[in-house]
Amino acid sequence: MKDVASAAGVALKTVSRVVNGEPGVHPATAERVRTAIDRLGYSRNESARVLRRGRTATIGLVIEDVADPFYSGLSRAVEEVVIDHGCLLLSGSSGEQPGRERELVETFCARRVDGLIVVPAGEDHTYLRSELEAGTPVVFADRPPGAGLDVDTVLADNVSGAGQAVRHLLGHGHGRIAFLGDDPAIFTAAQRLQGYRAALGGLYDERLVAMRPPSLEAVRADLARMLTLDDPPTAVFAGNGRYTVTVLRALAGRRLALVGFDDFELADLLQPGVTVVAQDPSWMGRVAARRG
Amino acid sequence: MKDVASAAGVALKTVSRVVNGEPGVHPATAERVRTAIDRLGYSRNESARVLRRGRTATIGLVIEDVADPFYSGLSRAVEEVVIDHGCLLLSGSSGEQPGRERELVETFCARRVDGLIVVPAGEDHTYLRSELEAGTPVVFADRPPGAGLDVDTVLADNVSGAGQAVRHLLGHGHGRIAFLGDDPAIFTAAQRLQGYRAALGGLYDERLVAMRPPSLEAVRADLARMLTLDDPPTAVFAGNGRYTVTVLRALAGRRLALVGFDDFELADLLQPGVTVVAQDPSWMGRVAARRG
DNA sequence: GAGGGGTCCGACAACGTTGTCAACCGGTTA
DNA sequence: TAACCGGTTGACAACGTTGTCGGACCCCTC
Repeated sequence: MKDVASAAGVALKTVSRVVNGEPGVHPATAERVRTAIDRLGYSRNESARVLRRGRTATIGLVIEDVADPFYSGLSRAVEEVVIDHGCLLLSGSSGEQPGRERELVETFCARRVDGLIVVPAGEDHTYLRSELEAGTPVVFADRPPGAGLDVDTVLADNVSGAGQAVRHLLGHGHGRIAFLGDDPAIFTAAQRLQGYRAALGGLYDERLVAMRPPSLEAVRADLARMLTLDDPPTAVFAGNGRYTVTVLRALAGRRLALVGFDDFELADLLQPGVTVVAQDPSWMGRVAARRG
Repeated sequence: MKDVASAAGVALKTVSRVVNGEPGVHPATAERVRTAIDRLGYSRNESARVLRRGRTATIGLVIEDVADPFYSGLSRAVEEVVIDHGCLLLSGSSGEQPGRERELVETFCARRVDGLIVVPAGEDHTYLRSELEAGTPVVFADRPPGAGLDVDTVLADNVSGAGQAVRHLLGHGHGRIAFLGDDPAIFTAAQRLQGYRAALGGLYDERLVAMRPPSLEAVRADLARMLTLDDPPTAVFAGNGRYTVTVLRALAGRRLALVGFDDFELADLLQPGVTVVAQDPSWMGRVAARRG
C-alpha cells in the first residue's frame, strides 16, 4: 500500500521488501515500515500478488459431497497437506452431476489454481485437455477420468476389496449373498460388483443384485423382493458407506449378516458390521501434494 | 487475452465486452471473437478481474473440522448458498486452535474474501476489528465471538436444548443423570452444562459431571469412576455429537440410558438414542448469504 | 583522493482485466 | 449542408503488487 510507504517515508518497493521479508533493508527502516503497517492496518492484497507472480497458492478440490463422511474425511486430509504447503483450499461438491463437476473445474481453472484434485462425476473429461496442456497439475481420486486422458489417478482396489468382503461371508457359511449398490454407471460401484461376482463364481445369482442410487424406499423394496425368493439371501454386501447405512435402516430388525464397503462411524457397535476400509484419504492428499 | 484480440482483429476492450456479455457489440464481431477464444482456448484470468473490480466472489469459511459430521453438514449448506450467489468457498479447519483460526481468518482477509463465516475456536477476536471496520461482512456461527465485538452471530439455543434432554430423562424416571461434555472453555459445552444444571435443580451432583476433550480413555475412566459411586448414574447426557459416539463406545455393553446433543447418523438404530438436533445448518448458510 | 566493493534504496515496467471517455460511421432531421 | 443521433469500437489509465535495474551512499584500500 502506497499509504504505508508515504507514512514511513519510503518507496513502495521498500514496503514490499519488508512485507516479504526480503533482505537488504536496514533494520531501522524495516521497523519504521512495520509500525506504519500496524498503524494503518495494512494487509497485502493477494489478488495483486497473484496477478504479478502467477502462482495463486490455491488448490481446487472437487468432490461428490462434503457431507458424506467418506469425502469429508478426504477433504480434511487434503486440506492438511495443502495448508502445510502454504496454500489454501477451494472446494466444491458436484453432487454427482457431471455438469456441476465441469462448472466447478472450469471456475477453479479460471482462478488459476495451482493444482486440481477431482473426484469425477462424469465420463467425459476432454474439456480438461486444454487445461492439462497449459500445465495445470490434475489428480483424479477415487474414480478414473473418462477415456483418452492421461492423468494421475488415485484408486482403491475395489475389485479385490469386494472379493474379500464376499469371501468373508462365504467363510461364515453364507451361500446366498445379496449385493446392493449404487448405480453401476459409477466406477466404484461397477468395480465392486465385478469383485462380488468374481468371488461368488457359480453361486452368482442375478436376482440378488440391485444397483441404483440409495434411497430407503428403493432399498426396502429390493430387499423385500429378494426375501420372497424361494432361496432368499442370508447375507448382504453393501456397495458403499451410504448404502451400508441405508441397508441397515431398511433391514430394521430382520437379522441378515451385513458387510459394507467403506468404514463408518459406529460400525463396530452394530450387530455384525464387518467393514472393509477402502481408502486412506491422507494417502490421496499426499499424492496431490506431490505437485505443490 | 490480447492474443485473442489480435486474432480476431479487434481491441482488447471488445474481447472484454464479449466475455462479459456486455451489450453494444455487433453480433458478427462477437462471433469472430468467440471463435478466436475457442481456437486459442482462452479463459479469463480471474485474479486480474478481481484486482480490477474489487470483488473476489469468494467466501471464507472457518470451522472446527470438516471431518466432523456436524461441520461437514454445515459446510455443505454454506457451500450451496454461496454457489447460488455465484461465489466460491474457501474453507479451512481450525482444529479448535485459536492460533490456527486466526491464521485462517487473516489469510482469507488478505485474499479479500467478500464475506467470512467463522466458528470461533478462540476467545479473543479483537484482531478482527480492523477487518470489520474495513467493511468485510463477518458472521459467527455456533459460538459467539469474544467480548467487545459487534458481529452477527448464529447460535442454537444450547441451554434450553440441554434442558429438554435432561427433562426427557427425568420423565423416564432417571434421577441420577451424568453429564459428559467437552472442555467448558468451549461455549456450547458451557451452555449445555448450564442447561443441564438448571434442569436438574436440586438433583445436581458435581460428581456426575466430567468435561474435557473427548477421548475414549478419558471417557471410560470418567464413567468407571461415576459407576463406583454409592449412588451411580442410570443415565448419561452427552454434550455433543462426537461425545455421544465416544460415550456409546465407552459404555460398551453397560446399559445406561443415553441422550446426546446433536443428531448423528444411525442414532435411531441404537438402543435408546434420543437426540436433540441443535442447528439447521442451511439456516446458518442463509444468514451468511444475507450478505452476498 | 581516486577507485572498488558492499549495502540500502527508489523509479519504472509489467501482470491481465475493466471503467471512462472519446471517436467513428451510417442514417435522419432541420 | 450542417447538426444530430444511436450503435459500435478503441485508446488509455487504473487496480496493487513485484522483478529489474540502476543510483546513492558508506567504508575501505591503494
